[in-house]
Amino acid sequence: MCLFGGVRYIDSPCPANVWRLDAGALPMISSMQINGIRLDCPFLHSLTSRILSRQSEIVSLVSSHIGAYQYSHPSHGLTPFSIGSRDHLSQLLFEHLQIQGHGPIEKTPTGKRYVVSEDSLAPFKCSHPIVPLIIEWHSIDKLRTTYTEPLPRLVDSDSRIHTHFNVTVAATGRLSSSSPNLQNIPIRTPLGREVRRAFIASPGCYLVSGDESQIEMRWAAHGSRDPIMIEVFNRGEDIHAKTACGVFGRDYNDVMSWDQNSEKFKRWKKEERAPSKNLGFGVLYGLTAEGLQRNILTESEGEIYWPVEKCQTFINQFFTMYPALRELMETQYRRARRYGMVWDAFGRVRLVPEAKSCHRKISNEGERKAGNHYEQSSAQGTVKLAMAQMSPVVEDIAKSYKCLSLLQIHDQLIFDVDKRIAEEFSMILQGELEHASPLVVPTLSSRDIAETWVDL
DNA sequence: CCACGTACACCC
DNA sequence: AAACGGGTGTACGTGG
Repeated sequence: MCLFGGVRYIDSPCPANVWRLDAGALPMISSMQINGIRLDCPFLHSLTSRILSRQSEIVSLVSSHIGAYQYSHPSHGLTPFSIGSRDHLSQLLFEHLQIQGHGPIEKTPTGKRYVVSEDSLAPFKCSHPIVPLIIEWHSIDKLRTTYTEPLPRLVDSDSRIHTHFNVTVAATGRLSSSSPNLQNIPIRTPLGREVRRAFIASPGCYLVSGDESQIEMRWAAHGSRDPIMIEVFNRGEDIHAKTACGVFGRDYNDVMSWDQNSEKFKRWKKEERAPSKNLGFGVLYGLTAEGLQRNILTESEGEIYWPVEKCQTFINQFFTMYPALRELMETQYRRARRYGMVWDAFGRVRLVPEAKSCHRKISNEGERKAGNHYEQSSAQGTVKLAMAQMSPVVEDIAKSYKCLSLLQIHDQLIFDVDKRIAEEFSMILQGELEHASPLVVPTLSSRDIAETWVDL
């Protein structure tokens, strides 16, 4: 079976095939770097101002609570308290104020001080009024110093911002983006998401995006030929909902018949589907029972405690449900131990020499890297094929309309397209994403059209 | 002043 | 006993 540019599926290391695959995507990668994406700088400046005034407000609130407290430096004596310093926070909260909460007080791996990350402080939110303020200060400080302040400084004379896509950095063949990194623009929190409002289409254009849906899971289904996974995707069912039903003993069709707006359904989604979704990702990443426990603990802000045994059972049930997936992963572990390498569906090799180590900790690390390579690397292959297919389409449309390739964010492609042709373009894009590399299951993708990135 | 490691936070 | 895959950027602290 031959795909675009002579690329084929091959279950053995094949650098020549990978070379063809990567070469096909390069023209579009190059265009993306040259084109750049238009940035609304005044908007980012206003975000910066909002953040700065809230930060100074928080600093005065905190000072009013801690009075004359000063940080006691190990060698420099008393120094003014700085809210940005983790050392200062550790001493203030856990030594000076000695706050207590319903969670453990952890030390950093080096044992130098207590952990003051947002995750670790969450169980102490109610212990002292300054704790939530400190968490808020740090979260908005991140947005300001990483996004709202630096980005406007990097635009060209057309107000466009150009990233570098590195093609030889990620071991799985993914692209990485730097100077600036446009693959980690915030989306999770409402304020963070606002940063996306600054990425806008050219005049007379829309941003058009195409998104591979569940592409790593579909590759897992393809590579393992797991009958249940294949059935789920063939029927167009929700894989995470299906997992939840299998693990918690419910009937899929029964759950799906519930009113989606009912409290019952929302509770099921939160308590059973969400953990199952985490489980699905986690399993692909070589999840351990302890890792899952930690994940659930932090995600519930210390409210839900699952014993390790329960987590292990939860993981085992996942593999009981999808037995062929376990076999695929064990094949990868075996290859990693035996050959010190694994490969994806296109023959892209990932070296994991540490998997051969006789130290369990080291070899487990190697196996975890190996375990995810097939899915992540093959998924990236799919997107690169779609980029290769789209290149001439973009070139052709660009003869009559404005049409620019902008960004690749792992399973998503973003373009800047004349409004008159955006709808048609998005249909073509969706088609290419869905048919660039056919699997034993359908490869669905979504498409979207909007004025700004936040609305995509 | 610079270089580096650590801790943390953001993304898929 | 046990840190779940792949990335980049920032601030802080230390040491040259």
